Amino acid sequence: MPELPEVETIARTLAGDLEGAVFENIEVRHICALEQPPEGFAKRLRGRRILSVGRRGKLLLLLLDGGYLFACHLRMTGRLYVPQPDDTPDNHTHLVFTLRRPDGRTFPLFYRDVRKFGACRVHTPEELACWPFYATLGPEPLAMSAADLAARLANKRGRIKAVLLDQKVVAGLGNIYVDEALFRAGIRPDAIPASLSRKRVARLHNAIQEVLQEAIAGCGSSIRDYVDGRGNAGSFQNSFRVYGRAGQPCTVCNTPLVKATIAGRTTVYCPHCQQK
DNA sequence: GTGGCCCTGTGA
DNA sequence: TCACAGGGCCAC
Repeated sequence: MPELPEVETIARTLAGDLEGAVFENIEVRHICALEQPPEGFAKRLRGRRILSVGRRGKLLLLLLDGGYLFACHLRMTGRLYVPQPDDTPDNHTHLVFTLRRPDGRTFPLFYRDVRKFGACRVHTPEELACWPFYATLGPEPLAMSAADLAARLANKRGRIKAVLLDQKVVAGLGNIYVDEALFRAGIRPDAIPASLSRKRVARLHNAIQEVLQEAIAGCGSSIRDYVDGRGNAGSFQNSFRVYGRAGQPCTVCNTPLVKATIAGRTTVYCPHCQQK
């Protein structure tokens, strides 16, 4: 579900509530939500203060005192949020945390995941570095230069869409924003990276940064499940130019947008505006 | 590389 | 009833 803009929005909206708060209680209602034994998970969290809330790629990260890191990958339907008073845990609420603010008041934090693909873990930095997914994450797209991107694409086989979805190449892009960035860059999703001119890679780099920044400004995209750290939906789904618009006219040239499958994912593009 | 799989819900 | 869904991993 959440790609970089959604995770960034979750981190920003959680920060105000979570930073400075202490994990007082951890209720594990379903162990599917954990990548490690529940006892160790709870033991490591209990009594620990949250220093900051951030992310790396699509991974949500809470920096804790004692050098521990709470890492949460929401995958497709995961949510980590501070519930409204009338929101009670249901069958999909797998973790219920109780946090204590510096002023002594307590509040709940829910981890909910309908499809159970997501998971949380608490690690030391050394342990985190041993986690292959984390250790091999590519650069942050918003902190990457056009030359960085060009260098990363230079010797890649396969189609550009599949390459951009690879978190080892760039961290944080998913199905929505790859399609949107390729449209803005005028590049067909089945183009071969090595065949792209320097100029077109620069245009792609610009398109990636532009679409991610706009999506963050819009607080992410809510198709069905995504909500931020306070349970609110995003708005960038209203600005999609290709994602979910197969068969509809291109916003630029009116040509009907085409649907294809690339890297096992539904892909939408304009056969006129986007070229190999 | 591609396809299947993990899992549940939704909409055609 | 079936196809499909913001992801990532593993076996062909």
